[in-house]
Amino acid sequence: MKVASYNVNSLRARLPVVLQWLADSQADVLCVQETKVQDSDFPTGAFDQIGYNCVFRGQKSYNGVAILSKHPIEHVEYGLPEEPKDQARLIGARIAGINIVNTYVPQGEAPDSEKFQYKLQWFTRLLDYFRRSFKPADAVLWLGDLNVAPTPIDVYDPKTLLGHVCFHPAVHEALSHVMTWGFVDVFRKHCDKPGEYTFWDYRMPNAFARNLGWRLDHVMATVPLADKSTGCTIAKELRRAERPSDHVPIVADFNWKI
DNA sequence: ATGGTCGGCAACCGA
Repeated sequence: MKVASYNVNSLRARLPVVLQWLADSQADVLCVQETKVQDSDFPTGAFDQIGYNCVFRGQKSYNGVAILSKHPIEHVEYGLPEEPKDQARLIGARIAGINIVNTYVPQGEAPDSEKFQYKLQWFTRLLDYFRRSFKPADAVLWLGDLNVAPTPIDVYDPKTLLGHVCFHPAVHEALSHVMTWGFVDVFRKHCDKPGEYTFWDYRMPNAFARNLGWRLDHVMATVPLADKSTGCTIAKELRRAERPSDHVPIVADFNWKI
């Protein structure tokens, strides 16, 4: 079972890249974020043609999440349960007996902004959602653009970047609380190398060539599922595609019968 | 070296 997460930065702009990558990788499930497309305009036909089911929740211009799957998608849920609703940041479903939660965590703008408080609260609300919905002994996969680089080896310059909204003590604390509920960082189970990133800022000159990046996209699994993971890789080659996203996919393999 | 990112969407906003 191959499961991946990819912040596409507009699904319609990235459609050729996504379709080609699915054909090449034969991923069973792809969770996408920042689809930037309203539900009425979602390109379902393109995925139908290559044998992928899709569920999605989007809005105009910003945010938007979707799950693409070769296998039937069951028990679909949209958004965190309570107010304030932002349904276009979370989509959950069950596929082949695995509970998949795909999130686009708020970026947080600046540490002194309202949006940063909202980001911190979002993690708290997500933890409540996990507590209410599942047990740590269940097969749960939490994937997405979490907008957190968890440790100093996950950013290109930890000294300078400390305090950034994606590399901030309060955010590390917030992520840690959710992880403590029962998640394993599947990438770090398989690789302890520094400098393995999933995001390089468009605005930074030659960021990819200089590897000035961040590891913001994650596959987190509960212990019973993490025990069955056989590998986790970052599809860096997609950053060299024509019209690449600023993010690349992270891909995890599980020894899991479908 | 006097420029230097994308995408959505129609003027700027968000990342």
